[in-house]
Amino acid sequence: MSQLQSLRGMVDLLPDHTRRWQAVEAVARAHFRRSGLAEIRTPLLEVTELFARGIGEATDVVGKEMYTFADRGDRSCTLRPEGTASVVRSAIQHGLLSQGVQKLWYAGPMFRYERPQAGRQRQFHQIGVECLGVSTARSDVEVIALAWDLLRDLGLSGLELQINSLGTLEDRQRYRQQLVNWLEARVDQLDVDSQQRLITNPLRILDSKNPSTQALLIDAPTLLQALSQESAQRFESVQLLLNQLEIPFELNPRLVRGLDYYGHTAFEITSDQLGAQATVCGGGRYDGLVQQLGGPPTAAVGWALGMERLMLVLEAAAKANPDGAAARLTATPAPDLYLVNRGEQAETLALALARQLRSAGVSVELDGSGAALGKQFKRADRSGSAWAAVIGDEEAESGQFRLKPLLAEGEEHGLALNDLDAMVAVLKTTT
RNA sequence: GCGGGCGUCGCCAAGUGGUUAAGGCAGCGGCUUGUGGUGCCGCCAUUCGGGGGUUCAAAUCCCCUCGCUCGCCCCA
Repeated sequence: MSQLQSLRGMVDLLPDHTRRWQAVEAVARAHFRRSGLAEIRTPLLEVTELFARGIGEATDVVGKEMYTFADRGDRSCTLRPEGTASVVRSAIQHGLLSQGVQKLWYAGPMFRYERPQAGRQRQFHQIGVECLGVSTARSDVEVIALAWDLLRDLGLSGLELQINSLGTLEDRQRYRQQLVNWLEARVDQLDVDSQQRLITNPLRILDSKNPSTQALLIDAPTLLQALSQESAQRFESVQLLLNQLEIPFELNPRLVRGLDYYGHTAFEITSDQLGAQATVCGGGRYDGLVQQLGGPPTAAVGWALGMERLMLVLEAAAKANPDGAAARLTATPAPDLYLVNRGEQAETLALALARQLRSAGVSVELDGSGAALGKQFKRADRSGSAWAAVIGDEEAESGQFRLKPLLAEGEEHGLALNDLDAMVAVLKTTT
């Protein structure tokens, strides 16, 4: 390819898409505002050590998926592969944690060097929530409910909430040993990948997609059985609360998340519309992370949702239900008024009028072509605008013009060019 | 990183070795110098992702390369 093009896995968002993104982001922001969350914006570039220490040296994300390079000062820098580590770093650095509970949200691009596939890109976008300084089961559920309600408001269907408890570090270590013992007696029945993981990260064998491995695991000891009394009780509370809030969920004892910092509640929201990369939103509790990054002991929960995947689900929902909320969000808006104009004096007049109307809150498409009026009207029609008006030599001469309805038969409104209030009244009441 | 499929105009798409590479949508111009939606007419790929090779002859066959796509790995 000799033509310049975007890097592999780096995707342009064209106007057709940015409209939908903005609509979705607006819904998300409204939810965050009502839930008392504040936005935080952190740099895209961080020192590599942040992610190595935060996410876990042994994870795939850190081990083989990071965009890491040395800057001119020979510091090792990394394009953030996820948001949580940065948010925590920022909260520690600026002393936010000594100012009480921090309820934060963020949105922006993340970078992971992976082979692109459906719902997976090298630069992708997440909207995330981090709630720092609270440890109750209730806060887990509040955070999960926020994600659930947000997705529901977008008119999405076919979503499933899966939850699990990863317990405490001690719980996991104890269980890890049980699982390894059990699996080692059956190594020959494991697939090659899982045999490898038996050494590197045994818990990850649990969510292997290999059917025979899954069949084998049916009789394996589960993480839930290995939970301490307190951990088990805590998880009971989470489930009880979800039931009380009537948020449907699926208990998935195999749900293990790939980032080291999770403990206790872990959850994912998956869609049946996405193929292999089914997770739209994932998160959980990460009580140890703040301390691990040099901050005070601080409990925390959060989640991140993938915008690209969300948009795929939204588009599917819009297609399946043309009258639903999802379809409304994906619709392209038409201008309130399409202004046809021609003639030197008239074009200036039209420009001025468009400006006045826009200031008054009316959306105006001003035809800038200077083409024949018939031509301009064709474009007016295609714009989907409910109204059109012509400003030409006659109108410039008389100071009068007419608003013409385009979508349905109706009467034209003759108005004075300087009667802005009357124009706004017509345009706003009927659109 | 590994395995499968694919790559013809902005989008969809016919063509699978032989004169000028269909068609549709969109776009632009006209029929119609001041009034749209329908209709009709015209324009819109010297070139088939890129490079090399085979052949008298390639979009069509071969090799390399880039990209997309599906799955694995992993995750949003």
